[in-house]
Amino acid sequence: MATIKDVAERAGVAPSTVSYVLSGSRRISEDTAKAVRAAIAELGYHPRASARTLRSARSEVLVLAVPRESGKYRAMDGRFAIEISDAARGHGYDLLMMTEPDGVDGLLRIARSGLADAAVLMAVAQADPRVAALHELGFPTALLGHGDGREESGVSWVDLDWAAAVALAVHETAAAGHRRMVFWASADHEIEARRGYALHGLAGARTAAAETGADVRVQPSAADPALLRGRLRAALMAAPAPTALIVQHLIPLPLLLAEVAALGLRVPQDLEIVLVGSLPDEPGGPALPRIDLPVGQMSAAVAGLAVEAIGGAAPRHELIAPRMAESQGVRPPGGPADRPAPVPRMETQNRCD
Amino acid sequence: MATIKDVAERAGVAPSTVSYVLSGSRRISEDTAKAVRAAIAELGYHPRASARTLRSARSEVLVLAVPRESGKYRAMDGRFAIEISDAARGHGYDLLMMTEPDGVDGLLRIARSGLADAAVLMAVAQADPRVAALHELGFPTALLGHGDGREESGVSWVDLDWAAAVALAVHETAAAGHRRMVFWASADHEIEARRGYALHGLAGARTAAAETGADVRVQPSAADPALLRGRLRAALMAAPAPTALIVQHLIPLPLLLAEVAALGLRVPQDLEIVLVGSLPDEPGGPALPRIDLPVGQMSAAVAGLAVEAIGGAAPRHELIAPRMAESQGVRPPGGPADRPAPVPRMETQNRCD
DNA sequence: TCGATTCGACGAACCGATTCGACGAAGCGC
DNA sequence: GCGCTTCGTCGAATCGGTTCGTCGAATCGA
Repeated sequence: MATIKDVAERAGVAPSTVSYVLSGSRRISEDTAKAVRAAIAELGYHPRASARTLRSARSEVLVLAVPRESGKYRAMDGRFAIEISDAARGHGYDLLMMTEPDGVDGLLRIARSGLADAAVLMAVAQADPRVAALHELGFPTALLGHGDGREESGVSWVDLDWAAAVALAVHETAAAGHRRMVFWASADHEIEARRGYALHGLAGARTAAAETGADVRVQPSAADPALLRGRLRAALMAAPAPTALIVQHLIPLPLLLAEVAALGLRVPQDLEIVLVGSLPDEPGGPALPRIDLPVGQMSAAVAGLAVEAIGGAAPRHELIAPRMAESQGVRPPGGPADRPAPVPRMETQNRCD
Repeated sequence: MATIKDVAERAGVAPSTVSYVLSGSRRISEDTAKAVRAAIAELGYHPRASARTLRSARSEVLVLAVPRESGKYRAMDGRFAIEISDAARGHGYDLLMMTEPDGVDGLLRIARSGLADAAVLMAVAQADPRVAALHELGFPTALLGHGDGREESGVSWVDLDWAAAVALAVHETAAAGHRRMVFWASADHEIEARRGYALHGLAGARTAAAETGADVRVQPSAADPALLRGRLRAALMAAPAPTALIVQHLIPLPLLLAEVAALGLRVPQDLEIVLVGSLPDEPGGPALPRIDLPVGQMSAAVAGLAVEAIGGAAPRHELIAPRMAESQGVRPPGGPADRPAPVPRMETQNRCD
């Protein structure tokens, strides 16, 4: 493996000159620069990251804390990881994955070893111990999600406004004429873990219920399919029957849809279903009214905030306003007057693999 | 930030002694070791990764090349990334994500900078340029997937035996009494990119067709939903009508199922559906006969092979034999005699969130 | 023509660990 | 009591870059 010394020798210059040609931090004559570049190309030279990092105290790496709860996997997490990696590269940073179950130890290890310059935390919870630990270390951090906004005032974050998103869904549903609806919230374990999106979603449902005067029954989801099925059945069969189901916990959506079908309920005539926080380009999902999770926007933002934090910028907070996807609005109780729809149609997507 | 020198000073020893206490590569008296450990704890010392790497030429990092085709996103990629990260940590390695669209440049940059000690490549294709480039560099590499097995003889890989998997599906389907079936292969662009799984799946279908004498029509899938729908409709409506559909391209599965329903076909009486491979998190997917993709096993294996390769071990190849999932066998044409099943039941999963 | 300024390149210190050779003290046999 | 080995520790070289101070040569104005 060629070193900067080899390049310098071949080009007939000092190692420092090679370094200056590469970094551009001092003027070097065009002739010399050309010779150096030729030597670099001939030797296939690439600077050793460790040497550069050792001297400059910059690794050009971000570490991403991926949530990992006992074997559970959320499709969103992988998607975010990939998009954040793309965004980080756009800033000249590589992305290291940190998937240790309890992220605190792993993050401290990475932070104190200097392997990364900043951390990006996913699935932030209220009073998240990772935030406190990194803050104590003075380690640049950006959060994907937020808790109650107080303990994170010293740290940058970006989040979909989940409270507003659920509230928007309730308002739109009420505006379409629905008076009784079920809000299918995050799962028990997410609420217990005090994940920001779970708590904010619940708060948004309560606020919007009060504002619209609609009858909104809040029902947490469950990880266990049997339990989930039982709760859903109870919620939908209650009298008077709800005419709309607003779903934040999307992972078991196929199961929800199947159960709705098994109960003999037609969508949307007997029951309208509104999704909150769906991935924007899932091929072949049913064409339901929904509020998309802006994965690309959030990923780009959080990577940018992490890079800013490395530069010592003051913390910033981005709360993204929810928007209804344009493809499909909430349909009134009894379904649209113009066409029967016994089977939900599948929509087209340009991003399906 | 404390350095090894600070620790040495506080403990009243030489820096080298601290290093030996940490690495254990020389005997140090228990008294001295205790003093050093105390100093480390008091100062919150952690060795700088860059200094260690510079000296030892080992970064303890693997780089994972995640396939990235022009904005397309495959749900399984994130799942594999997370599981491989877990497996790598089990060997003491961290995982760096490489998501640049054309992986070759990015991989070479990481490899030559010494940021990682080995590479793991996903979605390997026949004559994959990444394999050749890394091999030329002498960079330790392990592949998830394989091409035709010739050009990769110098590199370790692990793969599900896709040919055997599809063949098994055809055999089981034929054994259940089906004589006419459609094999729904990988999408056009995957076949054009000569991805190993796509080509091997096609080969397995042809072999098994000859072996069983069944009428197996091979139909590649498509990324475009309209195109896909048209092909599916043509394949299912052809005379004589097929009684089974074997699906390798699972990503648009909801769309496939909806189209089958829209054609008025009942599963399994009119059309049995057999799945080859898995989706990342499908709690509540329909209980169809399937051959699972062993994600955990493959991830652990590929991480292990990469670590082995760093140690200079000879390349090894693991071809995993396919197994039918136990939950549900292939049902005969006309459906099971004992019970009608107008709506496919949803199955339970222990891995659902 | 001479002193002041600018330009381009060099040399050496430095970042923080690892690791090898060396060395003093203690333990051993005779 | 003397030489030899063993044990525990130290000091210094080393990995490969970056960066600051310096210095000779060229350029400039008076």
